Amino acid sequence: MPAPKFEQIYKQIKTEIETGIYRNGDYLPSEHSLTARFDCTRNTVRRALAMLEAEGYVLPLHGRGVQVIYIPQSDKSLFTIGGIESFAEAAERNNIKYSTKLISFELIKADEKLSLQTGFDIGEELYLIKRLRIFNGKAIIYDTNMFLRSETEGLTVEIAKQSIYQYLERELHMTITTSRRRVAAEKATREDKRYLDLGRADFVLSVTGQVFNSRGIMFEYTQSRHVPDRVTFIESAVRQKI
Amino acid sequence: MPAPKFEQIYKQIKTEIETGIYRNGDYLPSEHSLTARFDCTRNTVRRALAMLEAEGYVLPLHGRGVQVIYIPQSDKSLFTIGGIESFAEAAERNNIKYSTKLISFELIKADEKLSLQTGFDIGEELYLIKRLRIFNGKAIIYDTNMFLRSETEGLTVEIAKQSIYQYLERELHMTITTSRRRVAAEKATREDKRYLDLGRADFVLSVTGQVFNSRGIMFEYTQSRHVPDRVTFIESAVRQKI
DNA sequence: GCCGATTTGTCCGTATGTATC
DNA sequence: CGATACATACGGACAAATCGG
Repeated sequence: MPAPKFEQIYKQIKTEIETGIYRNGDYLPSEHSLTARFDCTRNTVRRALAMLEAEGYVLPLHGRGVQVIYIPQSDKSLFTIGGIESFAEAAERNNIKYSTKLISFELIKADEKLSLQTGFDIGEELYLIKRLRIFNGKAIIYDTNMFLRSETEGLTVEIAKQSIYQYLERELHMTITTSRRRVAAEKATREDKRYLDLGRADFVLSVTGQVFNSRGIMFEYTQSRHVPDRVTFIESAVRQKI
Repeated sequence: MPAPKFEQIYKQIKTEIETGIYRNGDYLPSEHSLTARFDCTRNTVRRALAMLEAEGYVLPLHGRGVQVIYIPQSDKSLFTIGGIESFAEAAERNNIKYSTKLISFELIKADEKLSLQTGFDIGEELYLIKRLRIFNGKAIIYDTNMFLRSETEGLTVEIAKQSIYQYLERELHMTITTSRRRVAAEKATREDKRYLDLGRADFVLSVTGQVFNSRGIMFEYTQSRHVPDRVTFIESAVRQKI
């Protein structure tokens, strides 16, 4: 089963924008000619363009054409978060070497307070895993993950020391489909100060999220506490027409 | 010209989810029956559902149905940022009274450094406007806006004291279409400390963004520095199928 | 395990409207 | 005004996943 056509087109055009074949301010070829180029209908081309629009690569202008608004970012921060990525994937994309230190690995039950915070049902068994992410000898991310036991059976300390997502995807054949993220700046806790290399900062950038699998079950609640100035969080938004 | 059909459907279903007619874990009626209900084709229904998916309200499950994954957030923070909103709109949505204090209003020219930071061309004339947002007597947001003069002619101190977006949309008939945002936690500067009611915190949540109008011109660069713990930034993401 | 009904996923082709040039 | 380009919407075909009998 090959990748869907609209996705191939999306990736192709995205690559052409990123490599500078189409530059900021340029217009893409018209939908009509893209239709000819990719041998498909306008609907399919438009779907690919909609994805590029959602990611802030292009801006369709009624009656004129589809303008490229991609400005390559000279990003100084270590991490760029956007979309769904595991830590390992982000590190790879950012071309960074890292190591992971397992702080703790427990099996707990969700009480009422935790249920309210995370969205897990009361009484559910959860793996509570805390890990430290280390770059160049500096601890810059403190991850707390809670996995629904019933969906992630077989999780071990050994796996937690490596990549949990790799285990879920390759061994359990789980597909991660969607997540919701919240970003907030928070005062550093005692735990943060103990584990993270905060330097003179006494605050962290906290990213929490719920992750769903392809069966529609929320199987993970995650909180990442980042040393500030090392992370940027990027989104692009399209204004609702009123 | 009425609102497009797919948008009406999107809003209707969204409201029904938010008011609890469909609850977390429920399945929406099938696309087929929604087609009947809204008297349109499946394509149109699917477009509305795609919007709800992108916002993290629902999760379509192949062969099963469209599951609601909306968990009402008991949000303690004052502001919830997501999508494109002016400050005034966000305040209204969050049902909050506020006032604005104009700090400065200048006309400047973009130099090389500023050009690199903002994306404006070197030599462009910009309105540089700094404003303070105040709630219940506390200054919690420090806004710095740069508007391209050629696109926002007629901007005055008086307008800056009110809502600039209202002026742009109602008077200049400008349409804001898309924006890209970056979120980062940063150490408070002397300016932050001077103007913001930071309490014991010595850091801010910085949100920067570029805003485009419907002619494809980036006419605004904006930076908002928020008192932490008052803001949450929410996004939902859908994982790329690999 | 198979089969058929249901449901979502992809894609096609077409028609009409609207903005720009 | 006509040509071009994007926007919305219709209707239909087939594929793929799920579920119940």
